Amino acid sequence: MLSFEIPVKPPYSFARLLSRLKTHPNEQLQVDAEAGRLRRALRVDGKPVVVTLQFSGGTETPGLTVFTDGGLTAGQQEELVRTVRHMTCADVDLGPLYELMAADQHLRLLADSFRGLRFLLTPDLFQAMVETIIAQQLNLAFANTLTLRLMRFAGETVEDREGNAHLVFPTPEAVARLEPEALRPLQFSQRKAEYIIDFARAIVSGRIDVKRLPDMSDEEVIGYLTPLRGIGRWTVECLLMFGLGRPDLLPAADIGLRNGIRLVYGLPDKPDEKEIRRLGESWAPWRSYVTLYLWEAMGAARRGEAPFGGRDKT
DNA sequence: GGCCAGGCTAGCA
DNA sequence: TGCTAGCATGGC
Repeated sequence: MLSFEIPVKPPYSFARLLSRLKTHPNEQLQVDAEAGRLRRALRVDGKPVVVTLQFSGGTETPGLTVFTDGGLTAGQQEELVRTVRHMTCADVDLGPLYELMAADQHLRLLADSFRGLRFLLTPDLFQAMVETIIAQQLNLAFANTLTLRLMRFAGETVEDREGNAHLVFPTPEAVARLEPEALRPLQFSQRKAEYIIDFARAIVSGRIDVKRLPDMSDEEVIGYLTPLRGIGRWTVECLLMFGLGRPDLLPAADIGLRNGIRLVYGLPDKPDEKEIRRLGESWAPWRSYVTLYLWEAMGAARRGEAPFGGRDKT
């Protein structure tokens, strides 16, 4: 057993993260809300490892203890620390975000309600991309079902010390070996199956190198990936947000964001892409986080929570 | 039963 | 460059 401490820049709200996970179920995550614990399998240097994150220290002095099984080299341990810090956005200073949100009466309400909420990133960029392709144009519940089916079909499992099995997302190699027809019984559309398998094959063939992405600018990543069939701007924006943790993306075409803005600003109709880009100019360089909070306003409304719990859910 | 989903492509003007 | 039909199926 190996454990180490990670400092987290306050505010970090584990409770808010758990609320979000209620409307964004993730079969890879095992949550113990009472203990403030999160467990999942992830790959370190390609090797599946079960990691437990224990949150502590309260809202204003948050800390994070990471437990994992032994058997990691020093280099792998270092990579694991980096991965967990990145995944939890532990080093992000939200102060400037809240200053910015306080200047807008609608956003101020969200900043107060969701204080300490951060992204929980998907460290496997192949997984982040495939999950996003799956989510194109589908409701989140069904998208989640499809992702789970793909993991069971092509992924693997790893056991923790207590013998519980954890799903690990399939590798590009495993997906590249599939044919689209194999995913049809899982209720993937023909085209969605092709997009996902094509992307996996692009990685395996070396045409796409995801290891290069962290060193690219947002626009460079968009230019690098959107030529691939089935991958549009929205999809890469989501990859940049949920996979790479980039703070200033505005997925202006996103239906959830459009609904969130309508809800929070009390608009009669969903704003179009142009209006959103104009509105979002004042959110730079934190547009990803404002987007997260606007999405979360929708999530809170669906769950019947404040600040929008009592209102029309459309 | 109909409209909506955290879109994208291809075809057309 | 800009518009639109078609995709494909669950959720509500």
